[in-house]
Amino acid sequence: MVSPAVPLPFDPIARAADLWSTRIGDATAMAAVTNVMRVQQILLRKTDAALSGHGLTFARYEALILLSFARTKRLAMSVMGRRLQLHPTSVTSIVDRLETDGLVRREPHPDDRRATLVELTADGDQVLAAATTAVIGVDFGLTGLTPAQTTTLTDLLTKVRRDSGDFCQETTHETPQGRRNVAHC
Amino acid sequence: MVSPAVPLPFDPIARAADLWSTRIGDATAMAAVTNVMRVQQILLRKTDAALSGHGLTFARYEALILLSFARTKRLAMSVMGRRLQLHPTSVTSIVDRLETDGLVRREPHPDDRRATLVELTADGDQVLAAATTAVIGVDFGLTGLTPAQTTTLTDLLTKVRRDSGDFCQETTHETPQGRRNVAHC
DNA sequence: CTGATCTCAGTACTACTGACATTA
DNA sequence: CTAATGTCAGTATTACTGAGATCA
Repeated sequence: MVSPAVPLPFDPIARAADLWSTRIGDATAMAAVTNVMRVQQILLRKTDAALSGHGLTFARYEALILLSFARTKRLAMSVMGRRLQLHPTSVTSIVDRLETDGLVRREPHPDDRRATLVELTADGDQVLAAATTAVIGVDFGLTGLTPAQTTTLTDLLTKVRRDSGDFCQETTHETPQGRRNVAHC
Repeated sequence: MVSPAVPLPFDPIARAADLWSTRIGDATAMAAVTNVMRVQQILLRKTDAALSGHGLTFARYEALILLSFARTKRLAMSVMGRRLQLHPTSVTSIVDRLETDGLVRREPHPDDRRATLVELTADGDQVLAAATTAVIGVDFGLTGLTPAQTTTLTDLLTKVRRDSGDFCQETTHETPQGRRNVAHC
């Protein structure tokens, strides 16, 4: 068993932050980072539990979602890697597994013979729908926050990602041809 | 290389949330969970980069910190597992590695012959100090937030953990003997 | 030729299952 | 006897390095 029968009677992160601030210094960043690590572990555990019945992990589920959002239900491996922030070899591994399970299909890219397209299959579409129901059923594992607080959480984490270079700023400009989004990298 | 030469010109999570809300439904929880996953990946990458020069991972660093905070610089394996929310076999693995590197030492528990105490060595103490400098130097990888926003982030994530049963509520009661913290599980 | 795309082999790390010996 | 503590063997994932084939 992973979790003890009885949870700790105190917050271990808050206690560590207390000791940190008296012995080392400012514990603000340390406490936030440790919280992110721990909450990610909790959320991954819950989502994987909801998805395991469908033969999926959160990583593979994300890949399926990404494909289902594509207009033609297909994307190049390289695009998937960039969107999901995955290492090229991780994309290969995840697509391998999805293909073995018949949820996606590899096809040669018509224009670029270096590239490989990954296409969602009908089976993949069905499994994805069932998996989505399962994961929504447990609120993606996220409990304890109001919708407003959840949005605040998203905003704060988005700031961290933007400042970490995860993506560029996007600004809307007015041009004679209409609105245009310009990225500042 | 992991990260592309040029970051995406848009926020992939925000775009996925947009598509999700038009095709599936409320994307509030989905967006927050995906953000936690991605930020954790970013923070782990940055902290591990800062720690790798010292032969540590974030998990091993956390274990050393925990030991250094103990009054006698030693804790039972089981206590470490509960505090760090680690699987028993993960504790064994992490302590194995730390012991191989001479940063901790295993010792029999004086009172409970089933248990094993793990003690921080002088070497471990030195490595920990250097590693802490390194990890503080990069702000634990957390950038883009003001101290107040960082605190808000901690508060929100702490709510999630509390509601997920990660730890119990702690309430301070006044008793004839003074204040007493009581846990409600 | 340079650089992008994808795969393969191999390593490191962590989570988890199941089994097992020891001991409270 | 029941339950807790640690360890071991083995499996599954994902991240990453380095090399190499293919092709824009």
